[in-house]
Amino acid sequence: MRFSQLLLPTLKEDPAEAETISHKLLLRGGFIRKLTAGVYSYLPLGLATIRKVEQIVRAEMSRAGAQEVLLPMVQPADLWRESGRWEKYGPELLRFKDRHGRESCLGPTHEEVITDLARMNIHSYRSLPLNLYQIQTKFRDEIRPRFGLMRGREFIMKDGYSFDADEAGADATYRKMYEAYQQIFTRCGIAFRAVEADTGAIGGSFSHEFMVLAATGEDLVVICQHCEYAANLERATARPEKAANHDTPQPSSQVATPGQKTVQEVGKFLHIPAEFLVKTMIYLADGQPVAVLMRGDHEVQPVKLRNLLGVLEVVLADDQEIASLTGAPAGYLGPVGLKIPLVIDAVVAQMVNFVTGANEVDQHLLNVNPGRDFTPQHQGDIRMVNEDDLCPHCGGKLAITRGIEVGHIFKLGTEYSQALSATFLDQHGQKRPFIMGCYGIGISRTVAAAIEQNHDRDGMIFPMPIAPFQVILLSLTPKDPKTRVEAERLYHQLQEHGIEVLLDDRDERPGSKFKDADLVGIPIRLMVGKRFKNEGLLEIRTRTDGQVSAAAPVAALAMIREMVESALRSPLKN
RNA sequence: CGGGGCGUGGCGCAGUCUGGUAGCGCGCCUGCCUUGGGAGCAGGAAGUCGGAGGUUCGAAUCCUCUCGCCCCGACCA
Repeated sequence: MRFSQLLLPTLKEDPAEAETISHKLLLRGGFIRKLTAGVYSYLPLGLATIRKVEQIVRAEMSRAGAQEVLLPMVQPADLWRESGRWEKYGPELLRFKDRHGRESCLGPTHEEVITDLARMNIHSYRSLPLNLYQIQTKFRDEIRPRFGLMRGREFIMKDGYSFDADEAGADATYRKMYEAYQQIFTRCGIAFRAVEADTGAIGGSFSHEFMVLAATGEDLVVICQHCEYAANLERATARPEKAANHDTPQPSSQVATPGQKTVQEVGKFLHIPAEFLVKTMIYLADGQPVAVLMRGDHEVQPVKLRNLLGVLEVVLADDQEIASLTGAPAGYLGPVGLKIPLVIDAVVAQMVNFVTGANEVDQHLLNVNPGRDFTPQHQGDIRMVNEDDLCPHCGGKLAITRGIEVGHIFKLGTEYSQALSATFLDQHGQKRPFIMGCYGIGISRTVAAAIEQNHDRDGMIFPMPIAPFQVILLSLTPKDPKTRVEAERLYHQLQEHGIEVLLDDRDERPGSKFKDADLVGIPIRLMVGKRFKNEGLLEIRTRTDGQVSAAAPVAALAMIREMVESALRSPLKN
């Protein structure tokens, strides 16, 4: 491609609308342009990068045995009613009516459509397993789209769905996908971590998020500094700090704590450390009140609470609701005598003789004990891990870091196949629902994440495998016939060798060409200029480290071929 | 949805408080000149000041409504 003919509107200044690095650079580099909030056009360089990621995904999905399809974006409401998600999905699902008044939606994801496809066409265990994927534009009406390609409303996603006849097969498919994802992100040249997103109840871990570690990430990730353990903060667990307290339960008593409301205030007032206090919080779980007991210095992890209770939504009650449910204001709540269901964190269940509110203004209770003074209805790990906690696997130190979720794999089980009656006949002629899995990759987000991770003051720095071009060839003195002809010759020769090259043939001064070349992050810069005119030498500069080497044309070509090939060589086994 | 901010040539901004001929830098076009890190000179095109209504002799500026965009938040007793 010739720069002079390419739609590549680079900007000298940061656009006012962009805050994060990838957003600024994508706009400045002429990769994308915004149409409206969270909706972008991909210009040639942006699309080239997207395509690179897509091709890696296609190759690895194909190698893992998945087949590509393309599913409809417009979907009928009835299908979503069947799965129950027409009601559950919320305002993120963009709904509309067509000219006949039929209710429809834009697909934010495709479980319903794919399950329908399977139930209509797969009837026998002999057709299983089946693994299908597509690369498609999705629409989710996000509350707050932001950061350019990082969280758009419209975005490009690879989503895959698998159908297996039995659990063992489904687990094997899951493992295959896990490995394919490792391979994909490794090949994209970005540093990532596979993170447990769902452990626990069933035993194994059946959901992983693939996170690009970057300071601008929207998710918090807990990683162990010694072993491979990594988990989303929503799911992360910690090793219990110490053995249960074996003190003998003491008789409970009430104590006046005038004006002392927070854990800190009460602890200070009574000279008792926060870890001997238990705070009581009133939540509405799908509208039903529950009281949640948490150690004073711990915090509730709402997702864990939601899962423990098996509800869709938990919200904190407001002051008025608290008063009417407990008869006491926030700050003086406790489990003793409460009429609403009690949820107790696993840590609190082990505690003896702790302090709680008395459900009376300016009063707290000492030496409260579970079982004796109150009986919890629910018990489980509902606390948020913090940085002082220890790894549940190896006891190493945990760290909390930010990550960008670029992939997510999930074992669905029979949730959708049952809802939609998607069944097959097994060896014994028995009707059984498909065991499903789903596997997503945010293609456009992966590009943003790669930039967040790889950039410097001058612009983007693309890893070779996803760079829009492999080489940018600068014709620095285009008015000089000798260099111009050589630039043309190199341009064609590189192309003949299968190298993706962008020729900057513009009538611009060298400085502008250098700036643009740096900005768009093409890994190798080949320069033909005065040095060629005088000494017959070309210069090669690598974007990563700025190293410059000079060589005669033949040697330069060989060098470039070697650089490109070695950068593309798969770092993993084949 | 709550809070904050911003809409002025393609881009980045000043002008708004205190109403009186719409400005600057970059970019764009023409010519000259220049060519190794976003050159210089000369000339030029380009703006319904987001939109509607109002106040006024007069509105980018004041008032009302409205649309769009950006940021923060949407949990800790």
